[in-house]
Amino acid sequence: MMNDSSKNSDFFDKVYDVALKIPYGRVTTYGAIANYLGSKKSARVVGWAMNASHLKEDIPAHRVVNRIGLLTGKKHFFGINLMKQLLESEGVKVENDQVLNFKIIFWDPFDELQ
DNA sequence: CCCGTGACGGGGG
DNA sequence: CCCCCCGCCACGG
Repeated sequence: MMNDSSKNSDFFDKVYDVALKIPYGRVTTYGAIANYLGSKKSARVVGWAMNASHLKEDIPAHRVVNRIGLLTGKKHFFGINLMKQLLESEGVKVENDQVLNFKIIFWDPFDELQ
């Protein structure tokens, strides 16, 4: 299972695996995913993985925001408003790029999964 | 191989 | 509260 052919793609797949578990109507952060995967300081790489997630399907990248609930990745969606649209379509209120009630709907894989 | 860049986050001033 | 710098790591030029 650990051939040298499996390198960073492993980490990317793990990121996608966690992202797929984010419940509908909830959000998590790049750092929280990185922390859950054992490398808290690799939050940027999680962002990189999200950037590449458009190649995959059904990866709810819109449910991943930054540590304070800001939609920092919205520019990478097709429409500048798509990320917000997707979130609001599942009941997540967004105002001025900020997820409202962020601490309430924040889903931390470190707590909820294990 | 070095360097700039980035969907991050924490710490310091 | 704001701004800046640093550590992290993958990638492209």
